[in-house]
Parts: sequence; structure tokens; C-alpha cells
Amino acid sequence: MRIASWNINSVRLRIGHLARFVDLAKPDVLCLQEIKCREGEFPRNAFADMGMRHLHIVGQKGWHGVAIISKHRLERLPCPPLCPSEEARTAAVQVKGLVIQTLYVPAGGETPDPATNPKFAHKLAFLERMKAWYRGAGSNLVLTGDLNVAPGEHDVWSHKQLLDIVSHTPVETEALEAVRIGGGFTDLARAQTPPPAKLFTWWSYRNHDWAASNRGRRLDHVWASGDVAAGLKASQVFVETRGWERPSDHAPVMVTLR
DNA sequence: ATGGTCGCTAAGCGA
Repeated sequence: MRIASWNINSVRLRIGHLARFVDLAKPDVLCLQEIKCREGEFPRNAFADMGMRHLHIVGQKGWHGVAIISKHRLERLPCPPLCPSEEARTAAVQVKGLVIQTLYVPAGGETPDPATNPKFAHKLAFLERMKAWYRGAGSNLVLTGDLNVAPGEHDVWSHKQLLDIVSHTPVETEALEAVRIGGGFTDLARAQTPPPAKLFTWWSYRNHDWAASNRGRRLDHVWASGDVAAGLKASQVFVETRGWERPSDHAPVMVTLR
């Protein structure tokens, strides 16, 4: 079973990239973040043409929004109540007996200080809810998404230069590790590609030559608990999508599980 | 220290 996760930054604008990715990677289940549309605006027919006919869409007007799309029949589950402001940032399904969730953690703004930056306070509150929600969550769970935290020193282009940059501050990386360990999750990308290998899934639009400078961060994750983690066969970041015309700033991650 | 680029939806906001 192949499970992919991609922050697509507008599903309507990048439906062509999605078709190209599905053709290339052939995921069974595709989790999307930042779809940036309402449920009724989602390009269902284009996914049906790709053979992905089963959808769970959690959208809102213009911003955020997540979806889980599958080749196989899925059962919709309640959205994990992780967002204090109830934005469309979580979705959960069951596919072939496996629970798959996707999250879009708030980015957190510019200043890593919850006292002066409400967006950072919102992010920390979201991470705290995750910690409580996933503690002892049980096994056979797959958690995917744009978690907006690069947890390890090899998950950013420069650990030292990013220690005070939102997404890599100690308060965030420690919170995310606490979520992962408390929930009994394995970080599948790192199980496959251990440090000190660098691993990135996001490169800023503000960098003119993203490939040459390679100032990336690993913000997108696939975690699994229990027997599912033990069935890991492969994990891959499709870096090449970042070089496609008018790309998302995130590249997709895909795991293969037995 | 600063500014750099996107996508939304109609001037800025969030990323």
C-alpha cells in the first residue's frame, strides 16, 4: 500500500501536477493539504479520471483545507479536534482496515514568541492538542501531513541558522518529538533515510534558484504506529516536482507499506 | 538587516 502526502497549495491550480504525480508514483491513498477551496469546488472529476474515486474533503473558502483521496473504498471518520480556531486542518479515514489521518499544522507566522505573535501561540496550542490527542492513541495508525516543523538538525539546510526561525525553534521541535514519542509513532522517512543524510520537502518561493541553494526544510511527514511501522518497505520524497512549472513550494512524500 | 515570491480574492493577508 502506497500512501502519499502533499501540500499542494491550491488543488485547483495544480490539478495537472496532481495527475502527473499520480501517474508517476501510483499512490493508493493521497493526502493533500492547503487545497484552498470549499468541498463543492474540489475537482472530483479530475481525480476520478486518475482512478481515485473515493474522497474525503474538508475544505473552507480560500484558505487551508485538507483532503484524503483513495483508489480504494474509504470510510470517513470524525476530524481530530486539534485546531483551536476550528479551521479545516484535519481529516481522517479508514481504508482497508487502516486508519489514515492528515494534518495541516499552522505555520506560526514570523516571530517565535507566543506572547506577541498570536499565530505562533495558535501553532503551539495546536501542537499541545496533538500531544494530548495522540498519547496512547494505539497502533495501526498512519499520520501524515504538513506538520510545519522540521524536527531534526538534518531536516534543515542549516541547523544553527534556523534555531530562531519558526519551524525549527526548540519549543516546536521538542513539542513535535513529544507528540511522536507519546503516540508511539515511527518517523517513516527517517527510518528509511537516517541522519546525517539531509532530507527536505519544502523550499521557499522567495529563493530564486531553489535547487542550486538547496535551502530546504523537512516540514512534511508520514508517521506510523505499531505493526504498520514494522511493514515499512520504502519512503521517498519526490523532489523533482519542485522543479515543475509553477510548482507548489512543497514536494510530496510517499511511503510503501506491507 | 532586509527583501525576496506565491495564491487567494479583490488590497492586503498568510505562507
